[in-house]
Amino acid sequence: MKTDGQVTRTFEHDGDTEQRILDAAHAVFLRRGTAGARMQEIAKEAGVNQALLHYYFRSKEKLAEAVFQRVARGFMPPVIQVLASDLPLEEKVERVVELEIDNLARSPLLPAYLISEMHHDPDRARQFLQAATGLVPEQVRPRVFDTLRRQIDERVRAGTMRSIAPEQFAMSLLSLCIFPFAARAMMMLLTGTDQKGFERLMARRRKELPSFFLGALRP
Amino acid sequence: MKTDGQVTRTFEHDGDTEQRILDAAHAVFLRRGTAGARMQEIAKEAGVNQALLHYYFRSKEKLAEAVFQRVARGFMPPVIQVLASDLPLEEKVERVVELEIDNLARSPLLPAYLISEMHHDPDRARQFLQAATGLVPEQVRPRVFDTLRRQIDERVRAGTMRSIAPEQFAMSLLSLCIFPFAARAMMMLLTGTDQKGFERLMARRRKELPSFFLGALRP
DNA sequence: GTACGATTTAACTGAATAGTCAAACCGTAC
DNA sequence: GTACGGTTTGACTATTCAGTTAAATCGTAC
Repeated sequence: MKTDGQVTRTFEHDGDTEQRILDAAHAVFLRRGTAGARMQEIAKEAGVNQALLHYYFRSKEKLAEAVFQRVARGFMPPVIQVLASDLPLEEKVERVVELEIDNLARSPLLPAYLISEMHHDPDRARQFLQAATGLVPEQVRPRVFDTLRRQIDERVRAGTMRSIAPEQFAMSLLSLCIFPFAARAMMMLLTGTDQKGFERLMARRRKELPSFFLGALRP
Repeated sequence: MKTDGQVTRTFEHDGDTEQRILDAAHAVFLRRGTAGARMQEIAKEAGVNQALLHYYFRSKEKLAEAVFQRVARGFMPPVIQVLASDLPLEEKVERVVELEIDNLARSPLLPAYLISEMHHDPDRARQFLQAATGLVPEQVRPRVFDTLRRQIDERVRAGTMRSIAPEQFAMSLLSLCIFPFAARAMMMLLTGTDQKGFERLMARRRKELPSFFLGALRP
């Protein structure tokens, strides 16, 4: 049987196999989706026998879950943390935009994968938030929205911001950052850009979005 | 062999079978994705033998394409038309928001399906635009962006709008409308709403988005 | 009512695919 | 070097699934 990390490291043949499998699975699941991915293809990409996949992760389902959790953990926590933090609103917006766009520029397939997964298996949404924050959704919600609401109310009372529900605030901010990557293929075709052109478009967006978004909230 | 619409209508047993199959396929492909859908399930949902699917649509791939085209045709044309029209900018924004949100409120699974499809088969993006508009992307692009650019420039010169690239304009507008539906599962969990609550959230959004978006463009 | 062609079905086929198993391998401990 | 336990493999199995086929059905025209 497989041993834990500590012991495994003792004999380590040529790099951690389990990790190589997970990396390969990550790549394949992201490009094909869970249903479209083949264990064969993952094995080939990892350079191992197909039976090894089952040795390390009992089933395709389990492997898919491991990949999903890993992806979720790498994606959400920073954003949630920033949103729930006590940073001034303006800085929050700026940080979220930069975090998201930098993150997604590095792995542009992520949003479509996540959207697709959570769409086909509604349970994944809960898994996602939980893996991402270590908290159940019921705990995440007040942390994010209560702070936001308080900050927005302050500004509104001071007359420096127009009123907006914190849910709409968060939804719009995330939409503006994530959607262009989720609908990447469409956007590239519509704007007539290639890989490089799309990256330029997103770099520009990273600069302009904060003032666009905050501009919308001026009274 | 199957006959064309004209002749088929002559004997029509209990409602057009081909249509029933297409409806069932539509439903199943949308909830499972193309790779996850099973011909068996579609047949069952249509209340017919599995062989009939192959009788009317040679293969799963052909059936998937038929569904995709049908979905695309019902989704994009109005939006593209509005964007490319000569309506004043403010009205364009309002119309796009209303069109999109009304449309998506009726079929909330659509965005995730389209994103997923175009993600896994890059060819679909081209098919999509083409089916949606009857034009190749090269023809759609100038129609949309040239008009937008002209309108934006006018406002900028008049000092009533801050400058923005038409690509970013369109991208942001679509993001704000579509993303909440694409990431619906996530949004519902994060905001702690059920089906009904989500609908209310979107109804509110429909009202607020135009002024939010236009507000962002004030100088 | 008989014949005909379009439609529909039950039963089948073959390929793809997730998952299993027993044997080979390999590094370490003795 | 021999034994041992974790690791890896090739060959296999069972199942799921798209697609086929031949026969049954059904409405229409004669």
